[in-house]
Amino acid sequence: MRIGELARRTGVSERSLRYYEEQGLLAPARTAGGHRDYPGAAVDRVLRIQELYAAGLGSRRIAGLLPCMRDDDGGPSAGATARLTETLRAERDRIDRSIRDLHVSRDVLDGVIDAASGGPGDCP
Amino acid sequence: MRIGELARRTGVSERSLRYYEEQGLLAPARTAGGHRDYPGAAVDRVLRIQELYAAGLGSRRIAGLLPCMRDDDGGPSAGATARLTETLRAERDRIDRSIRDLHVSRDVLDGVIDAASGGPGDCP
DNA sequence: GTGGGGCCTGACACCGGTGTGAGGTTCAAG
DNA sequence: CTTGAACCTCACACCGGTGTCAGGCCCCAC
Repeated sequence: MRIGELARRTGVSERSLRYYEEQGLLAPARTAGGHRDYPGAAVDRVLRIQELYAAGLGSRRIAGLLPCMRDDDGGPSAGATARLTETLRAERDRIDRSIRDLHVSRDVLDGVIDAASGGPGDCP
Repeated sequence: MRIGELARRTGVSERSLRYYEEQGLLAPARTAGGHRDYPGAAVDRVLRIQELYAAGLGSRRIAGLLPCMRDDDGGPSAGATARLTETLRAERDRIDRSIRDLHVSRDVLDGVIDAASGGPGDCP
């Protein structure tokens, strides 16, 4: 399928799809005229990429990870080495840390809210 | 005090202190020669700014918020209006949403890790 | 008055995914 | 063949707090 249809079916902009290719995440065939020609599996693959982006992984990490996953369900296309799983666990830890930091931030903000909401209302 | 001393006492770089001024978060006096001259309260104020940055607020929001807080303890310098507390609660909600998103991301990553860690180890 | 450390302004880089636009080519339907 | 939509590449901008450099001025102790 063409880039426009893929964009429509995934909700991802054409610009982003071209960027994914630039980053090595997609490798569509080309027509004689140079237009990108994606296989049907690209839809799942793009959704998977979005999932990983949403998890906070960067292009480089995703590029290293994708070859190890089936496009359709994200299952392992081959067993991962210890190094890969270690990387993933590190990402997981990073997310955990972010969550803890945000909890702290929320508490700070709660304190500010409590302090601010007492008075008579002079401050914009 | 001069910017160097303030930087040392807060652990914030001189660059950042100048940036805070640019954003309207600090307004130090100037010597005849143009050097910044901070009052002692600036130390607390800068720490407070850092606290709010850590909570994910941007300069603009902090600039709107600071006039409503005492420098030393962060208590209200005047009662906040409904609009301000509403803004703060919106920030709080934003953080909450981020936390929930990160939980989802972590679950996604856990799924990937589970799926990847089964096989014989072919994938880098 | 002079040396040297501290400070000044201004400017560019970074990160990384995305928006946007220019200017040109291809494709498919009429 | 023509037309118009879809597509191509290339390039710049954004966000926002911070690092860093260049070139020059201030301030204080000697």
